[in-house]
Amino acid sequence: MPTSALFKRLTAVAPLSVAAQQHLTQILLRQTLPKGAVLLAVGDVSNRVFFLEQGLARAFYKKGRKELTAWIVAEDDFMYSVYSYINQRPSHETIELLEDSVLLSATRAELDEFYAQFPEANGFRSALTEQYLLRHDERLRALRMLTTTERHDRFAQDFPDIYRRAPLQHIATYLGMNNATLSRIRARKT
Amino acid sequence: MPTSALFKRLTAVAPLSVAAQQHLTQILLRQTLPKGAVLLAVGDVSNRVFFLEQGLARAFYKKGRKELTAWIVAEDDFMYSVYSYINQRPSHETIELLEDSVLLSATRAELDEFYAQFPEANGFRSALTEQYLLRHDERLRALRMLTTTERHDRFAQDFPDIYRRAPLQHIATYLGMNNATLSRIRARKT
DNA sequence: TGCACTTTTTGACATTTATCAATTGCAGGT
DNA sequence: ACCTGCAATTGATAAATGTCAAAAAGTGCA
Repeated sequence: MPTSALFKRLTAVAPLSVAAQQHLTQILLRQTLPKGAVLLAVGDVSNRVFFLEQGLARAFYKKGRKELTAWIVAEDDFMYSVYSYINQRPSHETIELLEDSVLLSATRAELDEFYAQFPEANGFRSALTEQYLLRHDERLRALRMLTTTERHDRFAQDFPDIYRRAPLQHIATYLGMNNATLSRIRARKT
Repeated sequence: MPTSALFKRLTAVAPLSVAAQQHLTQILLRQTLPKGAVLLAVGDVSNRVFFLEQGLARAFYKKGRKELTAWIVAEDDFMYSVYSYINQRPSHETIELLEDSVLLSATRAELDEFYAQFPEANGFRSALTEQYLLRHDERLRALRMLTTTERHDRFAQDFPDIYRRAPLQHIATYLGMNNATLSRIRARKT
C-alpha cells in the first residue's frame, strides 16, 4: 500500500478503523516536488497538512532581510503552518522543500469532513495535536534553559539525520543563534 | 451557576451539549487555596487540569539553583503541566499559586471518561489543545525574533493584568531574561 | 510602629553572542 | 575540468545581556 508509512505513523498514535483508513486514502493527494518548491507562501491561508514520505522541508519567516527557520521536518513526519492552519488566516511563514520530496496532503476542509464522518478519529486528532504541543513545549524549555552549545548538542543527538542534511544556516536560526556562532561551535568539537 | 466562567470559556471554543455540561459539573472539584499552595510538585504525575476562577498561578522548573518560570496564568484560564499530563510521566515542573485562588479541576481519568461518554466534546478537546499549541507557537517565535525590550513590551501590552500582579523575577524568567535586565528595561521606560 | 525578610533596583564588570567582512570551500551546470 | 555562485568558516570588533554585590524599597507580621 502506497500510504503505509503514513498509516503506520497514525496508528502508532491512536487506532483507526479500516473504513476511516479507506476514506483517508481517497482524500490524500500524492505529489512529487523538486527541491525549492514552495508549499505555502506568506499571505496564503494554509489549507493543507503535508506528510513527507520522502525528503526534507522547512518553514521560515522573515525578520528584516533575514530568514528565521521555524521548523525543519524530514520523512515520516508532518508539516503545516500551525498559526495559519488553525486560525485559517494568512500565513506569516513560508514552507519550502530543501530536497526533492514525495508528499501526501489533505486540505483542512477534507479533514474536517473526515473527522465529522469518523468521530473515532477525533481521539487521533487530539493525540496528534498533543504531540505537536509536546514538541513546542520541549523546544520552549530548551531555548530558555540551555546554552547555544547545549542546544546544538541536543539537536545533533536527537535529529542526527536532519543535522546532516539541512544547511547550517537553517539549523542555526532554528536553534535561535547566528550561523557564525553555530559554525564555531562545530569547529570546537573536532 | 457557580462554574459559569468555565463554561463561558469552553463554549466560546466549541459548543457543548447540556448533558455534557451537567456531567462536567458533577466531575469538577472546586477548591479555595492560599497563596503558595503547590498544585503539582516535581516528580508527581500530573492528573489534574486546573481552571482558575480567581487568582494567579505559575509553573516553573529549576536550572541549578534558579527557578525558571514556564507559565503564568490568571483567572478564567487553564493551568496544567503539558508534559506530565499528556505523557502521564513525572513532572519536571512545579505548579504553585501566586495569590489566594479559587480553582476548578478534574483528573485526567475523569476527563478521558467524559470524552468517551460525550464524543461531541472531542471537538472541544482538540480545539482547546490547539489553542495551547498556538500560544506555544507564538511564544517560540517571540523568543527567537524579538529583543528583550520587545518581548517585555509585548507582554506588558498583551497581559497587562499579569504584568502588574506577578513578581518581576517570575516575569523575567518567563520572558527568557535576567531579572536585572528586566528591571533596567522598566527603568528606561519612565 | 518597627523589625526581619524578600524583592527590586542599580552599578561595575565579565561573558556571550551578534555583526561585519574577508576568505575558503563546495556544488551544479556547461 | 572550469567557471559561477552560494554556503561555511574565520577573524576582529561591537553590542547585548548575564553575573555578582550592595543599596534601596517594599511587605508582612508581631
